[in-house]
Amino acid sequence: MKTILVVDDEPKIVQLVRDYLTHAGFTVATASDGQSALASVRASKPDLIVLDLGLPQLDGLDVTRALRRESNVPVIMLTARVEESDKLVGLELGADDYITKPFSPKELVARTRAVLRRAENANTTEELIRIADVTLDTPRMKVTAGERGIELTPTEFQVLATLARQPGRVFTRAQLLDAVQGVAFESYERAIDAHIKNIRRKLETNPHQPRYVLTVYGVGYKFCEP
Amino acid sequence: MKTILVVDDEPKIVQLVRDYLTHAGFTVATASDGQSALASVRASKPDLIVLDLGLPQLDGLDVTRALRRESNVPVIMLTARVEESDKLVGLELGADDYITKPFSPKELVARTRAVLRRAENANTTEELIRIADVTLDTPRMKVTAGERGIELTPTEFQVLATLARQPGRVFTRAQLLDAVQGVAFESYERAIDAHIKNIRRKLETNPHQPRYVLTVYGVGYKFCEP
DNA sequence: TCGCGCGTTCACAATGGCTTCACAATCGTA
DNA sequence: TACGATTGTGAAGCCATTGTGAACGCGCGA
Repeated sequence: MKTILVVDDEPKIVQLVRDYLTHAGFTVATASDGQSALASVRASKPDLIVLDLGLPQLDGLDVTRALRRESNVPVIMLTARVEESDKLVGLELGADDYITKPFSPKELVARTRAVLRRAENANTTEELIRIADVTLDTPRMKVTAGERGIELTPTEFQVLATLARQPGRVFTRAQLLDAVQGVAFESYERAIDAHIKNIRRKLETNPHQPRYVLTVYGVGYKFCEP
Repeated sequence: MKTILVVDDEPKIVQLVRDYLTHAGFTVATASDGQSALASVRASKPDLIVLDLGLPQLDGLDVTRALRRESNVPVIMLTARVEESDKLVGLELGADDYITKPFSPKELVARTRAVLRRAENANTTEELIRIADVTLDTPRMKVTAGERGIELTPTEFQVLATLARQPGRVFTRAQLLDAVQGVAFESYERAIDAHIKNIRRKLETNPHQPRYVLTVYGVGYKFCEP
C-alpha cells in the first residue's frame, strides 16, 4: 500500500488530510515543518508528498528544492489562494500537482491517485526485451521462447524481466526480491527459488538443465551468458 | 513534429506555456482571443489546442463549440475556476482534458503528451471492430456476438471497445478508467470489475467461463488471446 | 416530486498465487 | 571421497486478488 507524507503547520489541516487519505486506503505519515519533513522522507520513504507551501522557516519551495537533490518522489503542493503568476514560476521546481485551499476531499484523493498513477507509468522502460530466442512483451506480459507462448504469473514475469533486462548480470535473491516487491517488507529470500523453479518449469525445455535462467552458486541467478 | 496552439489573453501565461512546450519539442502557435484562435486553427492546423476558458468576448467554451463543428482536434482546457460542474461542462463539450490555474508546467507537458497519445490511438481506430465472432459498431455503439445483438451501457461499451481495439493486450484497471473517463476524474479502480461483470453477463455464453473478456490475475483484463 | 437507469461502492465468498517448510539433490572444498 | 553449504522441489497454509449481489447516489425525464 502506498505511503503518503503530509506536511502542514496547521494541525487541523494535517488531521483532515490524514483522515481522508487514510480512508482512501493510503498509509499516512505527517510532519509539521520543513526540517522534520525532510527527515521523514528519509525515514518513511513515502510514495508521494502533500506539501503546504506556506510553512514557517523552510517553506514548501525550499523543501521541494532540497528534496529534488536526493529523490524524485512526486509532490502535490497545497496552498491558500495566491497570485497565479508568481507561483507558476515557483512550481517549475517540479511539483507534480497543485491544490488551492479550501479544497474538496474528493479532489485531494483524486489528484493523489492521478499523480501516483502518472508516476508509476513513468517508470516503465522498454516494451520489448529480446535475448536469444526469448522475447518478453511487457505490455502484454507475454513471454515466448522460440515458437512457444508461455504464461507467467505477475511475480514470475517480474523476476524474469529483471534478469533479462541485463543479461549476464548476476542478481542476488535480495535484489530480485527488491525488484518484485519494492524495498518495503522483507520476506524469506528463498521464495525467489520457488519462482525460479516455476519459471524454469514453464520456460525451459529441460528444467533440470536450464539454458536461460542460470544459477550462480553462492550468489544468485542470471540470464544466459556463461 | 506536433504543432500546438496556445490561446490565452494573458501574455505571461502564453509566454510560459510556449516556453515549456517548445522546450518539450513541440512547435507552438499562439493566439490571444477567440476570433484569432479560430483563424489560427484553420491556418496552422494544430495537433492540439491549449485553450483558456476565460477569454474575453468569445470564451473558451464558445471557441470549443465553434471548433467542434469543423474539427475534432484535441483540446486541453485551461482555467482559473475550480468548480467541478465547470469541469463537467468543459469535458462534455469535447475538451480532452482540463487543467486548473495555477498549474505546474510539468503537468501541462505531461497532459499534453497524454492527450496526443490518446488522440493518435483514437484516429487509427476503425469504426468497426471485429474479433472472433464479436463485432463492435463504434458510431452506433452496437455490439453483436454471433447472431445475438447486445445492449451495453455507454461505459460498458467504452471498456469493451478499449479492450477489443488491441486484442491480447492486457489493460490495468487504471488504464481502463482512463479510457472511460479521461485523466481528469478518478474513482475506485474496482468499479471496473463491476463493468466487466456486467459486460460478461451480457456478452458471454457462460459468464463463469468467459471466452472473450479474460482476467489476467494481478494485472487487469484483456480481450481474447492474441 | 417520484421513479428509473447508470455508475459506483461495499461486503463477503471464491479463487489463485506467494510464501514457507522439509527434505532431496547438487555443488565446492578439504 | 566426504562433508557442510547451497540449491531444487513438492506440498500446504496463508493471503492478496477477483467475482458477485446488493445498496447507494446522482442526474434525468415523466
